[in-house]
Amino acid sequence: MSDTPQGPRLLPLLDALPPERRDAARNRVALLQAAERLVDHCGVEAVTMDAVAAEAGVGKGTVFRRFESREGLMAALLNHSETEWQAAVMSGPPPLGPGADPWERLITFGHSRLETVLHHADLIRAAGRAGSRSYAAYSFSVMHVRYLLHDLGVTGDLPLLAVALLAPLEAPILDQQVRIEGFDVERIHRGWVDLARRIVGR
Amino acid sequence: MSDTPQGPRLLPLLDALPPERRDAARNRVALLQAAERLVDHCGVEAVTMDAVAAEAGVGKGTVFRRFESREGLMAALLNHSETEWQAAVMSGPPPLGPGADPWERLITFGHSRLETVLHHADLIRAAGRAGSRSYAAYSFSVMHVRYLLHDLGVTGDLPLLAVALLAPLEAPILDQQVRIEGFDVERIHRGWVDLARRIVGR
DNA sequence: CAGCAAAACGGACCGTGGTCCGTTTTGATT
DNA sequence: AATCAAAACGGACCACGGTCCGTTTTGCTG
Repeated sequence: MSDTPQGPRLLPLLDALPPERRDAARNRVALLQAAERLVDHCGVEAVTMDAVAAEAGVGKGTVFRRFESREGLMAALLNHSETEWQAAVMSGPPPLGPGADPWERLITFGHSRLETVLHHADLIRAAGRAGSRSYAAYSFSVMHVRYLLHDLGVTGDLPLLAVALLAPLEAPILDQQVRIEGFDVERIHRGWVDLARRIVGR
Repeated sequence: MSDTPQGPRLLPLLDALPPERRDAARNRVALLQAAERLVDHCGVEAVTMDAVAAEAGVGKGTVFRRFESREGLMAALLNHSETEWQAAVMSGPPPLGPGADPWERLITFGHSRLETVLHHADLIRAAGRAGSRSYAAYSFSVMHVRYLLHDLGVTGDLPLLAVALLAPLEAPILDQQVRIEGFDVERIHRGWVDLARRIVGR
């Protein structure tokens, strides 16, 4: 909710680009708050661009200028929770955060990601390409898993192996398995651990 | 292009539900042909419901009655090529079709799937949920891989392992890797073979 | 062939995402 | 304080997906 226009920047590193005008900043937070209010009041479906504009008391054009598109707005919304999660992974308590051994961290990571994705499934879907992919969550996760695999002494094309581990946790696949085929979440998690075991080579 | 209203039915098995009226059938093929013409003439983007209706010389309502939605129409379009591919896998020449040993079939399958998905990337994307998932391609692929894994003597939760093998070949992931991160297709394939090796345990 | 009910047709109509451009706000400069 | 250019604003406007309902076609039945 306090993102800068350029998205989450964990190390601010004094931006070179011109700052935001005050009205622009004011409207950004008004819009995000309005959108959030709409989301957990009427569901993601109800978050219509006109509705958000009205709820925030601004013109429709403003919404698009700030967030590019509906997907962009959804991505911004997603970013809020994603950033918290990211912080938990990078600097929270073990075994998700640093401190535990890499294998335990990996398993915990998988479980946590699974839950998070399922929890935000509809928001992720609404965010489309602007969401998990091309942005925060995705590249961060790849980086993190890649790092854990390295720590575990895995050899091979690490970026690709990381993606292989992450792909079955993507929203569309999970959606299909849980909502349509009715798989138990617990079973999916066990399956993922098995996959990790095979990839890591234990 | 010659799909029945219920989609591809490889064994016709004398449908119990009432047949299609002649005008309906005529319009279905007219619409599919019109859509196909538009696709490879102006690209998927240009396939607007109004445009298809106009091109086929029917009313817009008819398009929706036949295909439910734009995604449904795209899925129907996809189905054409998917069905051919499916046939090649099930009864074409080895090593993709039956005859080769399971490992070789699996590798060939991966390669073929990779190419196919990339080739139809935009159509798949336009088909959304109605496309690969919940339909022909997806469940067929899972089934096939599951079967090959079984043949290879792999033990464990086979449906889940099959999904793990298929997930990295899904369109959004491939799109990201190839179009955005600029990975070489050859590299992705090598990575997939490595993944298969680890899962199968060679 | 006439009559009829069911099914299909077609296009007017609506909501929503997205664009455009004339008007207003902001903040730097004198 | 007065001025001004850059940036932001807002809402009219457009295109496209999707629905609805009065009209037409189909193919049965007598």
